Amino acid sequence: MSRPQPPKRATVHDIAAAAGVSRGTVSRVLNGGYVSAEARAAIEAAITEVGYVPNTAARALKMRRSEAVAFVALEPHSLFLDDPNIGSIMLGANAELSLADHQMVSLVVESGRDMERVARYLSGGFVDGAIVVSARAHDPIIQVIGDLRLPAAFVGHPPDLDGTIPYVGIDNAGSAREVTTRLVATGRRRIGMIAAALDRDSGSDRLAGFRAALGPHFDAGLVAEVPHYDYGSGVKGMRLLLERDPAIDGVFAASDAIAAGALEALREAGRSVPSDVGIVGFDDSTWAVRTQPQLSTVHQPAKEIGAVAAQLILHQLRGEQLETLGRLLPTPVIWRDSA
Amino acid sequence: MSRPQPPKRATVHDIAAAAGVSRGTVSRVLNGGYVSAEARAAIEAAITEVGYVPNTAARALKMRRSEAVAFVALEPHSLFLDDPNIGSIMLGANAELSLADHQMVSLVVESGRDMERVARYLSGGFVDGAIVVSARAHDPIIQVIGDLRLPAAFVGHPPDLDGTIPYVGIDNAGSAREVTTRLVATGRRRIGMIAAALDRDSGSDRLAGFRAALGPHFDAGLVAEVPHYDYGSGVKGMRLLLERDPAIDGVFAASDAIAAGALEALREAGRSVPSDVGIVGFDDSTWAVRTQPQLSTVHQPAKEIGAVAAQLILHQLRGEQLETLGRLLPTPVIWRDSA
DNA sequence: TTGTAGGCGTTATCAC
DNA sequence: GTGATAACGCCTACAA
Repeated sequence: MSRPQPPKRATVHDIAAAAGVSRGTVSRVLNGGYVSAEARAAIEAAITEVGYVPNTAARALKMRRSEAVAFVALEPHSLFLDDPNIGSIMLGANAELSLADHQMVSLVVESGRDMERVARYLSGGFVDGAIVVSARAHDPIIQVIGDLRLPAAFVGHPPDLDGTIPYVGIDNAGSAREVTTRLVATGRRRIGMIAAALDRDSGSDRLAGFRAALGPHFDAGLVAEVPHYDYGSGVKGMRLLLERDPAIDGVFAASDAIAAGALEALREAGRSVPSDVGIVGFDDSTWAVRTQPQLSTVHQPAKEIGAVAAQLILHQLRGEQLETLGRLLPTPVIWRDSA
Repeated sequence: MSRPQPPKRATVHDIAAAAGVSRGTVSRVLNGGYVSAEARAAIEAAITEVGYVPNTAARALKMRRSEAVAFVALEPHSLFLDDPNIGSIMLGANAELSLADHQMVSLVVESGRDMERVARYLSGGFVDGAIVVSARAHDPIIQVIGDLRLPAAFVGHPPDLDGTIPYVGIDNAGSAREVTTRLVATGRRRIGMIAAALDRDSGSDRLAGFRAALGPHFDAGLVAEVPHYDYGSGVKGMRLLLERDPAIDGVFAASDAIAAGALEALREAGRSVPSDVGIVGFDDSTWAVRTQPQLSTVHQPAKEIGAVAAQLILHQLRGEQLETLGRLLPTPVIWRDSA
């Protein structure tokens, strides 16, 4: 009971026979090389005749190049739901790879089983490189990529990232500091933070930036830690903060989704924004312009991040030397109405 | 100036040499077959010694099976932003394929260039089947899949879908009719609809269901057509409806995101929900529980849809006969506060 | 139980 | 210009 084979498709061999030439000649018209007009005509006729489609997997085996690049999304469950960045990064990477005629293939890792299978896939010759998104500290993918010696690019840089793998991201600490400083400048006195995903560099760096901005005024009691960058975490985090200090008058939320959740919690508690409490977010995602009031936030150039990650891969594929291992993209502060 | 090759990796040939046996024997310990204990030990030692990783692409060429299934997302630009279904469908499909040890690879099609490249990829032997999501009427992918004879499954069924390709979805017309009927039952008299994506089966079927529910009371003037299932379209659609008939007191929005936008437009216009206007959405997405008031809507089992699509592919791969070409999943109406 | 040999579909290197 | 021929890394009869 063997599994059924797909319908047999015409091969180079077949069209060679049909056109009365050798396989070599067929290969030459397919790729480009010296071939007589009449041979070319006969071959092209045969190609459309039998409906030939090249087996790119066989070519990949021979060429040792698949012209495909993996986009590995780690634990996307919570991300696809609340983080519009992933989608934009993905589309940005795809657009860039598309320009270079490379196929982007997205792989999702949600379990240990997925991780193993993806590792096999990455090492199996199906792809020439991999973009890795949202790795955590000590993520097994780091080891896998390192062992494989596969051209790679990380979006963000987990603290234990092997010092040889290129990455692209933003200056999370710097921009967190900047937006917090701006919040301070509006005259707030008791400023808290809803910090998320502290096991990711983005999460811990944003907290570090917040702390740096406040300097001696930093109060660890006014930091609510939540697991994810999502709305629900924002609601819970804000409730916690209000409980800890009812007099709180400023909040830095680690993401726009969190800020949106915080807004909801503040509404519940009867506080108005920005008059009672000023709040700033992070990402400049669609959330930011849909809340009431609209969010002051940090713009994250998600599409460009994806594009740069793709370029990082393409550079390696071309064997070019990378000027710098890491690239940080600018993140303008967008000031709206919530603070 | 040829492009650099990846580092040469050990092959079956190499470990055969290292272990002092033939390639056949190595292949047998890799896959399972009769092999003596000592040979096995020597080979396994050699494998860990040189760090052998199998070239699955070569295996795919030989076996005519890659154990990979494509997940093709058409025009995902607007979708990833506002449609949480795509993500859930994707994860549902991945979970199911993962159980069968198949690798899901997502491909994004945003341009004609993408379409061509993806078509080559699908026909090139890299995947054994394809799940296609969010195809429009007359979408070129339909032709491509048909010509390829690749095991496939559509999520939704474009009207011109070849009568041989399996699909999975929901009864858009039926559930639209049901939720509209329920809205009518709350005593609304002037009921409009914000209809979206009429070139997709989901869009046109929801409109058809709405129309059927209203019967003779259907008023084409109270249907606002918008392009996408997104928030911005909801805002615009609702403004249009209010302009056409200020006395409107009920609205069926083609998606939760649209309903959320409509809520915003109603707030602008000073109408309160549900007292002045009752509104129902569709999807039961995260939007539904984040709006104020929470949305009455139709639950869409996105994860299950993905799982079924995956099963449809796996069945074909096993050569099993499908009992039915199309499968429709149940969509309970969830009644909350917006109507 | 193990080795040998042929081929999956493609491209590259030679002679002719 | 073109046709053999040899790989790419793997699996699987078949023979030993």
